[in-house]
Amino acid sequence: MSSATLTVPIPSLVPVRIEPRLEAAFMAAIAPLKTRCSSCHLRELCLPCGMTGVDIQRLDSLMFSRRKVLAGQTLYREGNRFQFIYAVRSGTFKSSLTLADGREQVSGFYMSGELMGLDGVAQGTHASNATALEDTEVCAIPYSLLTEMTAAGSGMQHVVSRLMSREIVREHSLMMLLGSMNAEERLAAFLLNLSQRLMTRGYSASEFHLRMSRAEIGSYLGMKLETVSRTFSAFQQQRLLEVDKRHIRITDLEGLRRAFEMRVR
Amino acid sequence: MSSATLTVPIPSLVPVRIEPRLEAAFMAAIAPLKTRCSSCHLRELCLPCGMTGVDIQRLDSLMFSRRKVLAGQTLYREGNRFQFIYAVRSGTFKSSLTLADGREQVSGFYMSGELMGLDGVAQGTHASNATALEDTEVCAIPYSLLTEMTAAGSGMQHVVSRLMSREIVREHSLMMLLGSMNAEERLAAFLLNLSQRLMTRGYSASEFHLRMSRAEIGSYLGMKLETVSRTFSAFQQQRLLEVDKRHIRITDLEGLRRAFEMRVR
DNA sequence: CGGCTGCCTTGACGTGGGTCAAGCCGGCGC
DNA sequence: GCGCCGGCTTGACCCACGTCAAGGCAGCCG
Repeated sequence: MSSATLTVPIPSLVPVRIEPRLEAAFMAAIAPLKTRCSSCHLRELCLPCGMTGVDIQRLDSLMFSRRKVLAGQTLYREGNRFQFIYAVRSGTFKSSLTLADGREQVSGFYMSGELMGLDGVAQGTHASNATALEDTEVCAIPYSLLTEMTAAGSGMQHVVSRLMSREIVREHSLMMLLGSMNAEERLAAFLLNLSQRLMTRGYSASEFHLRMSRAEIGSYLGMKLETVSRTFSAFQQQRLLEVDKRHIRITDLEGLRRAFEMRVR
Repeated sequence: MSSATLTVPIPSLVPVRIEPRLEAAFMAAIAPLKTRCSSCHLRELCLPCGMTGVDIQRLDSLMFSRRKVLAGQTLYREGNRFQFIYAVRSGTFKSSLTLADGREQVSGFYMSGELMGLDGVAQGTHASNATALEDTEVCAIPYSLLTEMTAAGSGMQHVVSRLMSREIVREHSLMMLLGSMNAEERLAAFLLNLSQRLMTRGYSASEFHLRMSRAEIGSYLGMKLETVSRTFSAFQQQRLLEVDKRHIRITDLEGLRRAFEMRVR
């Protein structure tokens, strides 16, 4: 099988393990795709954010390899051996847990510059699934190298810790949302958060394309897809948004903020 | 304010702040209360869990100081400077976030051997409040010392990372609970989790005393206190529990598991 | 002792959002 | 072209849970 024609679905078919011989060919093939953090356009958002010159150089020397993941394919699954954390270079992922009956619970969305997979440190295996919502590219960062750098006495430790801690804080606020908000507040919070993250990435804060389905939004926000749809319609009637399927235009940002703060006052 | 009459229960009366001069006296007084991890009865549950001999010795050399926190008092609050993480020695804490309107959202309960405060690493300030639900005692672990040990090339890094990762996983599962379960499933999950944790601490898994109010349970589980109360009553009628205020006896563990798995099937 | 306060339980009632079902639209394969 | 399928919207119905209110019980204080 022509793992040379990487482009087509092959590399994405094998998010985690392929035969050693093929892997060697594969690694060779993507060698030119290795990436230097210091010249990456995401350096201000991603892992190197806030790092000093020395440490960045050290990061650079690691030359993380890139990997493409096509829409609908998974980067890792629950139970897979934890080796890498992944920085999103382009595209969008969802992370999810599988309930005992097979349904999925979406636990987060990740976009460029964001790091996925830190939940794997605890057990040595991934505790969630990461699925591409569109064609994507990631940097695979071997966790072992990070810990080595740490041991070597760099400022790395603090960076990784801060990232994990940030993830904890993020989940705190999501719990808050799930615990104490109604449908409109939840969706408003979701849209405002999305808008904010798009803006820091240089995209429009007021007009964007949702990469996820109503069902995925619903799962994430703890509501049914019909309710998500109805709430979009309600916002449109309140002239807060214009909605055309997955295309969103925020026409009244302040109003949306008020909708979010209804309960939070 | 008669902080001079610290009197007998000195350490416990002054959980957080006292005058500097008194503090000096206080520190002297509790010096003998400093703690060696290697001889602590919680060593299998707490920070040193899974650590090797060398690292434990290093931990020992740090001699974390203990602090008592009385029921209702706080160990830290949102915005406080982050210096320590805390290991619970005895008693129970809740952690909570304050919503914009002043209401509180409970985000977790912590018992002996569990670590609190890791959410402070991200910002350098605590992102939540920690409040004692009964008279408690904690070990205060200076985070800076941990990072120093890390830099010195011990296995410490991995331990702390694993702890943080575990916290992320814990919150994942709570989100799942909040996102997709009904009242009975939530309370069943809560009780089973509590029972499990009590058991690993050598207490009865089937009979225990709740340290938190109905309102706190409700806040944590995303339901109103009346619903918590009604659900307790329902469980009692289904002969799964005997409930007398905060005293709980699980009379049908399997039944409770089934209640939990209703939705999860 | 009586009254107050905090916590809990229980009932009556209303409603937000889940459930079920029908129908629309765009993309895709035949 | 047609039929099919997946994603989305909308309506009708209903139920789980929130809301409001009353009352009990234990602990505390004057």
